[in-house]
Amino acid sequence: MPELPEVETIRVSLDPVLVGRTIADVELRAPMLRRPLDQTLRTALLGRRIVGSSRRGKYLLLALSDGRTWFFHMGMSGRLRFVDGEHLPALHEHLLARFVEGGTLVFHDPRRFGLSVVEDAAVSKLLADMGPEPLDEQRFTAQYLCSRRATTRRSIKDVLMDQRVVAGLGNIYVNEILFRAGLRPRRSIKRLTAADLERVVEATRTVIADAIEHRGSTISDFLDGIGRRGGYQWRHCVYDREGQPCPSCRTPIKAVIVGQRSSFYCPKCQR
DNA sequence: GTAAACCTGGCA
DNA sequence: TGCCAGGTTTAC
Repeated sequence: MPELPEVETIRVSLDPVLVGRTIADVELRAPMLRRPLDQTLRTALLGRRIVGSSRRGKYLLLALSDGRTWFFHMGMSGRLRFVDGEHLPALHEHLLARFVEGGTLVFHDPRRFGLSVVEDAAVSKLLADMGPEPLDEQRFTAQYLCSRRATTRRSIKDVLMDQRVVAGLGNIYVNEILFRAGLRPRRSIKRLTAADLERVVEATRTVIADAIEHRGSTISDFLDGIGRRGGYQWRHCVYDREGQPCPSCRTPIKAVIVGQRSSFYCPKCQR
């Protein structure tokens, strides 16, 4: 669910309802996700006002009135939602922040691979080491990808999934990007031409911008910050479509494993 | 590099 | 019953 377009969709939907609200109460219902949900977190949040929102890669960042930052990562199954009025906690709702002005921010995460933490050194380091945003036309370029390929013999899919190379891409979108670029996921980045890399960059921008515009992909359970489904799943060309016809040439889509993850491609359109 | 780990739910 | 899942980290 939560790759860059889904996290951005959550952010855009939450920003207008969260900014300006002050945290009155924090209810923690699990001892930890990827980081402890403890008294330190509660203390950091109580009495703070949310003054802004931003995103870096797959991380959602809420700016607090004391200058610190509240980080969220959705992992595989995390959902962040604002609920108006009274809210009684349900199964897998691990963190609830209630506001002075009313309403509750609810972090729901069945698989508990997510993260919610204030001003964490390890997270700051991850963000500092993160590659450019895919929509940053100055930094994410074919020349940049070319400069990264000298050091590695990895597949183009592995490289695009690496958050240190480019921020926010995951399994769904890398599959879709490589379809648009006409490249098989197992191709070694070393053997790609400058023209190939140009197509990868172009495809990345197109797919990510389009996915944000359609408010992300709802495969099974993604919802935005106010409970709406995304629409980009209807535009997937290859992801999870093994055996179905390629939208371009009707050849059946193939599935292979690359870097431990399911990968899908059209054997005719992608070389 | 690759495998296994974290955890739950859904589906064949 | 067993396998798979949008992610990341840790250990061979």
